[in-house]
Amino acid sequence: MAAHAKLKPQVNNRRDLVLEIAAGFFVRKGFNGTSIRDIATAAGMLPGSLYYHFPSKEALLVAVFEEGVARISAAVDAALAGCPGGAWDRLQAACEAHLAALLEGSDFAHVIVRVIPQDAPGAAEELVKLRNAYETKFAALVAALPMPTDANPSLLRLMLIGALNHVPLWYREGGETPSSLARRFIANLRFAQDCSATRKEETWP
Amino acid sequence: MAAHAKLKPQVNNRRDLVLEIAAGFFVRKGFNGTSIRDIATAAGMLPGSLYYHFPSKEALLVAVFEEGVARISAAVDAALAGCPGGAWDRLQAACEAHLAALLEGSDFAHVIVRVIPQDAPGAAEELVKLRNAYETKFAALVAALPMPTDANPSLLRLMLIGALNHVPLWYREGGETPSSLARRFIANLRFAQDCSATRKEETWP
DNA sequence: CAAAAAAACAAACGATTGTTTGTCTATGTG
DNA sequence: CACATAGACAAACAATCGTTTGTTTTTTTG
Repeated sequence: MAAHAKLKPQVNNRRDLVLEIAAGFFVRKGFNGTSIRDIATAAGMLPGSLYYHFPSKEALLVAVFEEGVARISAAVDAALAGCPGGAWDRLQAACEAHLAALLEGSDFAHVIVRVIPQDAPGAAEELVKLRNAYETKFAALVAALPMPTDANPSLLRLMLIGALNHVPLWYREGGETPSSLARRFIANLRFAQDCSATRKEETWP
Repeated sequence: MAAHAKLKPQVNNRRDLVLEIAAGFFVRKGFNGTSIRDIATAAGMLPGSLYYHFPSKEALLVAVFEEGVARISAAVDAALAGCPGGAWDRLQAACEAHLAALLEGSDFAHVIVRVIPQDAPGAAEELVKLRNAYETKFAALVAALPMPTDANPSLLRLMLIGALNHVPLWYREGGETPSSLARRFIANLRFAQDCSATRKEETWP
């Protein structure tokens, strides 16, 4: 690293603090239930000061979304890196990381599930793009599964993601861990595909 | 019925129109993304006039929720009435009715999935109560399933409801019908439980 | 240390929010 | 007809919204 390589790293700006606080509010009160003043006050600054860091409230949401997608993507990638197993094992590892990020990670990942594009029409297009970029990972993982020929891979993916993203609405700490929940979800689907494949092709080992 | 039995029936008030328009806005813009003026204008009246029918915006949401729960409950009950089949068949029929109500029915049923209690703190308790009253039906249907002893019925229910309620976020008309989707969802879970039970108890017929 | 850039303050802008109040007009009843 | 009630209008209320502007403070840099 050159001597003048301090292009961006620097010590943390207040910008990062604002992002984190905004994520918390967006998760707990929703995008339209959160005001610029809520965020500014919690960050110990005045409403107008936020506009030095972000040109608009929707741009702030996009920035939070980007960070959320980056974090949950990194968590899933890390889990997959140490998982040389079969296709089902890899999908399970991804689901465990996904759920852990949603329930135990920072609020960033949670935002991309709590806030939907319709909540911020001006940013909707970009939010969808970010979300899709992440979910592509799951499409690849599902595509690698051995499945009966009449099954619909993308439907299995949507079903799984729906079940996973619904968890934050009922999850209570102290019960089953996120990983345990993810494993159960996969188990509920895995045997189904195996059995179905068997019935179709009559090749049970 | 006595001669003066006109306690409530009457011809439809404008109240019903307001409820329907509110449901539409709540579904498309969210609760906090919808203003009293949005609803009033669409109903052809002035903002203040809504307060003759409903004491507050949150009370209006509760009324919409009640109608939504009533309608989707009726749809599921009707489907179950003509379904004397096994436990899995009955659960499938309920899911078909649930999904059809969400995707093809009025906006009322959709609201109870789109708006979450956190969006209206003052009404949260009541919204949760209404939602739970409905989901109890599914708990009963799942409890009737033949499942391996180590399986978690309520987890299966939550997984299924999560998958179903996620559909409105990606559903596009012209593809598979709501009923078809529900059947596929159930198929994905059904064989899983069957196979798992078999492995556990070694009693495959 | 001096100049420049970054970051926050202070104060307000117009617009919109949910809601209230008082008045008016239908409609049906005795 | 007289009258009561239902239902909507008209107008405003204080509060809060996202945002802008000009200035001041803090930090970095040459």
